[in-house]
Amino acid sequence: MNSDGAGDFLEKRGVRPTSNRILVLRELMRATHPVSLADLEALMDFRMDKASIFRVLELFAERDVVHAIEDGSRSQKYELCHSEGRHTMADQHVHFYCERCGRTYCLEDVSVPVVPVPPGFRPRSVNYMIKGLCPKCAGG
Amino acid sequence: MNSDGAGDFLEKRGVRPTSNRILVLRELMRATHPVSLADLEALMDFRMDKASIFRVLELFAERDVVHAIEDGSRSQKYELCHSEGRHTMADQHVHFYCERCGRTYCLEDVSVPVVPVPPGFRPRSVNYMIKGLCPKCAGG
DNA sequence: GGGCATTCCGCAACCCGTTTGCATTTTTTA
DNA sequence: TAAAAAATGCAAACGGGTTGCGGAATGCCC
Repeated sequence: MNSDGAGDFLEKRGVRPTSNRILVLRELMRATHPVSLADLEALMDFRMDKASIFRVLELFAERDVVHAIEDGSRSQKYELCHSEGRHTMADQHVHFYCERCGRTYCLEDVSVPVVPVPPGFRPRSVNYMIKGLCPKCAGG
Repeated sequence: MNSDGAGDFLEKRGVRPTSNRILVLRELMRATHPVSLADLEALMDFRMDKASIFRVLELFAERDVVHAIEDGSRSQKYELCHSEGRHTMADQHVHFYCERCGRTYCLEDVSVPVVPVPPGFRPRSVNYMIKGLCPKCAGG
C-alpha cells in the first residue's frame, strides 16, 4: 500500500496529488543527491515525458516542495525541501559540486553564513556552491 | 592613442593581444556589472561573431583574465579578474542577482565567508550568490 | 620582402537542456 | 452525466553554448 504519505505530503503543500506528481516525489524522496530533470527521466521505470516532469518540478518549486539549486553544471538540480512551509534564507545549506564526477552533494550540516548586503538590496534566497573534488574523486 | 594598457594587460597574463581580444577586454573594463556573452555581442559597436567572443572569453577564463560567475540566470556572466596571477578561493566576493531586472551586481566589499567542509572534500572555488531585488527594482 | 607555418576569425551548423503550443485524456464540478 | 477545468504526452521551438572548417591575418625565418 502506498502508505509513504506522498499524497498527504503534497496536499499539505497545496499540490493536488496526481500519479506523475506522486512518482516524481517518490524519486525525489529516494534520491541521495540533488537530481536533474534528466536524472528523473532516467530513474522513472517507465517513460514519463520530460515536459511532464518539467511541469511537475515547476509546480513543486513554486509550492516549496523542492528547491532548485544551480551547481554550475548545465542542468538545474532539484532536491526535496525539508522545512515545512515557506523556506527562508536561513534554512539554506551549502552544496558541493564535484568537477570530476559531476555530482552535487548537499552538505546538510553546513548552513550558509549570512553576509551583510549594501543598503537597498532585498535578498530573497541564497545559493552557496563550492566546487572541487568530492572524496571519491579526490581519491582518499 | 590606445594607451589604456589593454595590450600590456593581456601580455602580462600570457595572452597574445589581438584586435578581438583587445576590444572584448575594453568592454569588460568598462562594464559596471558582470556581463554575458550576449551582452558583449550587443555592446560591441560592430558585429563580432559570438563564436569569436566565446573563444576570447574561454581563453580569458583559462588565463585568469576574467572569472565566470553563475548567477542562476540561464547565461554565464563574466567579470574582470582584479587579482594578479592565479585567483584563490579567498579573493572571491559575493554576487547579487536581481530577479526583476536580471542584472548581476558584484558586491566587491562583501567577501565570501569560508565554511568548513566534511573531510575528504577538496574545494577549489566557491560561488556565493544572493538573489532578490536590487535597490532600483525594490523601489527605494 | 617573400614564402611558409601558425594562429585567429567568421560562418554555419550542431548540441543539449529547457520551455511552449496544442490536442487528448483524466479529473473535478455543477 | 454533461460541461468545465486540470493534467498529460508529443512534437516542435528556443536559447545559450560549442564545434568544424575554410579563409584571413599574423609571426617567423631566410
